[in-house]
Order: sequence, then C-alpha cells, then structure tokens
Amino acid sequence: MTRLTRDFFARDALVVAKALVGTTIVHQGKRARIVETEAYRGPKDLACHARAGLTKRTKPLFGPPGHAYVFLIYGMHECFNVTCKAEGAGHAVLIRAAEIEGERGDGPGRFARAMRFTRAHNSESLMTEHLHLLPRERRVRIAVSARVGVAYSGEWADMPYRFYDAASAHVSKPPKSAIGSATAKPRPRS
DNA sequence: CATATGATTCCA
DNA sequence: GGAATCATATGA
Repeated sequence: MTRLTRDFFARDALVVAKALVGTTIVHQGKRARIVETEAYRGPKDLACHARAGLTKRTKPLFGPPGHAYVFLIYGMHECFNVTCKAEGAGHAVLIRAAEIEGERGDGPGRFARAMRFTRAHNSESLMTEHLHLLPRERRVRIAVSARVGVAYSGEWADMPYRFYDAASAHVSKPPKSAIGSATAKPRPRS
C-alpha cells in the first residue's frame, strides 16, 4: 500500500536516482536500504547503454518504467537497474550499494548478488508482492558526484549523476579521493 | 565469423 | 597495479 508506484518511476532518471536514495527494496523477503545510485539518461547519454539503441541486450532498458534491467558486466558481475521515465526513453537508475541485513551490499556486483538478482529478472515489474520498493522512513542527506567507471564517455563522464547517502558507510567508493590508503606496492618476489 | 571491451571485484 | 572472464557490439 505504501509501495512506490509507477508514478514514482515515470520521471527523468536524474530525479528518480536522487529519490531512490534512502528507499528500501524488497526481494524474496530480503530487505535492503538503498544508499547509492547512478542515473543513466537515454541515447543522448554516452555513458548509458541506450546509446547503442534498441538491441537484444538493451530491450529491458527501453521498456516501461518501474521494471528491472539487469546485465552482465566484465564477464562476471550482474548489475541491477530500475527503468525510468517512459517506455522507449531508455532511462534507468543503477543501484550501486545498499545496506542489507547481515550482508555486504556495497558495489553494484555485490548488491545484485546479495539480493539474488540475475539477468533472469530482466523486464520484471518492481511493483509486485515479491519484488517492490518502499519509501524512505527517515530524511536523508544526499551527496552528489560524477559517475564511476564511465571515463570513456567524454563530457558525460563528469556529469554529477551519482547520488549517495552522505551518512552511510556503505557507499562503494569514497566521495572525494580521500583514498589516502595508498595502494601497497607489489612486494618483491621471495 | 573474429575481435575488442566494459555501470567490477579480488588479489598481490 | 593487474588479472579474471564472457556476453554483446561492431566490423570484415
């Protein structure tokens, strides 16, 4: 009853991405509070899969809003997306991290695996009994940054399309490059 | 048909 | 810093 409805998803991915932070996704009884998302805005967005037009792979992406778009990346990780705006728009929001009871859900691949999402869920409705979303229960302080892993998309790589809960410790990557933790050098072989 | 590559993660 | 690993997109 309090579930998010089609109207929630039928908006620009940019709006939905921001609105999704802090909401809870429910799948097969597992609940996860979404803390990090990224918006992908259709064919004009060179970082979005929709840039290649309607293909076998992107078919779910061009489907009606409020449905699942799942794809395999790097040959080993599933990425779960929520379709937005309107059928044919090619808009979607990637769920990058969430707080899951007793499990790690930080990182697109980890989130999808923890929530048991696979490509078999493509085009499934996100407004059903076993798969739906619930509105936020508390106010959330949302931070913004550029998207991750899309450096190849030129000017689109710098667009502030990544949203995350500033108070959560479960975001997949640090806001700035506060990554002071210098990467260890490969140790000399013994 | 052959080839290049990516909305990542893990290990050293 | 670099490998792992494969479906999809793209070009011949």
